[in-house]
Amino acid sequence: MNTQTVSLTIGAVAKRVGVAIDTIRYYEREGLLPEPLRRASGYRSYGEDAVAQLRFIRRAKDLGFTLEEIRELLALSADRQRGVKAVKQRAQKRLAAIEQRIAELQRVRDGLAQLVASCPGHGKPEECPILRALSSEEAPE
Amino acid sequence: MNTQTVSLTIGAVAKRVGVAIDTIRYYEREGLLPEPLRRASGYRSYGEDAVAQLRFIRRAKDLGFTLEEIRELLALSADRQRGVKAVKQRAQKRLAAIEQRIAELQRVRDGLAQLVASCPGHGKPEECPILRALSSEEAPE
DNA sequence: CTAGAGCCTTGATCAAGGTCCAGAGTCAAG
DNA sequence: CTTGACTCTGGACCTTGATCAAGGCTCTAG
Repeated sequence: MNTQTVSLTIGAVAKRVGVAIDTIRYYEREGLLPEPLRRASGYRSYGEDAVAQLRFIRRAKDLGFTLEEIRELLALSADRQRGVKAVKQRAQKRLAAIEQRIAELQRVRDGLAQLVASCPGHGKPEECPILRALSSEEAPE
Repeated sequence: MNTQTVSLTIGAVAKRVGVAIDTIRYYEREGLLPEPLRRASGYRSYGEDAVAQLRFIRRAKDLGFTLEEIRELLALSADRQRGVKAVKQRAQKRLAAIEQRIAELQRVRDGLAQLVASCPGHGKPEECPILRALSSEEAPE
């Protein structure tokens, strides 16, 4: 419903979604956006569906999907048979990856926090626990 | 104490620290490692201090410092006046950045987890909450 | 001495995700 | 009609952190 009732220039689309014009053309080249209709002048002409798809891409990117994964998601979302199942699986995979990344960062944070806490903030460089930990012989815990 | 008592080839250093030879030369070019002595043949000749500095770099990188930040840390660690104080400050900054990144990722995870939970895993694509959320008009919560 | 492993330099290439530029055509307001 | 903003294409360039290749020395064990 309501497809192509309006015709937006690339600049208008960019402004609506909050993305650079060059980025839209880049996504088109990369196959993330379909080739739009063209006016007689050669200007790209977009409808609301293109705006929605571009939003989809940005949202997914914000969720940490790579452009490659987004390409897949887009293909899946068009597959009426196995689409939903596969989409859910991708999302679960992504979720697991994010959780792993959080866990990693928490380890890093804990290590760094400990160093910061144990450093008095003055004195000789040789006695700074941060510098010592960084160059010590053994891997830090 | 104990400076330059041994002479290691670049390959030996690489093996000890667990880093590629090319990476060592790269760090040298980037000013993260000092230019080493050379044998008559032109071969780079490293002492234990270079090994320690290379370890420093790898540790710092594992803590999420960029090479640029590491360059700074190295400069600071050589500054006997304000070194320790500044090093601690950098570490605190890094810590704050990591914590912010963790918080961001947690928001993302929560959003994604909610979507995954609400998707039945089958049915029409138009009814899949994941796909709907990705292309909806408004920014998702 | 010779083979094979190691090292040298310079410069290209990679991945990801854009960003920018020149030069030319187009659109809309006044 | 003019002016300024917009868009077109093709291709170059950017960042980060490496990695690899080519062609040519050097080192060490046998």
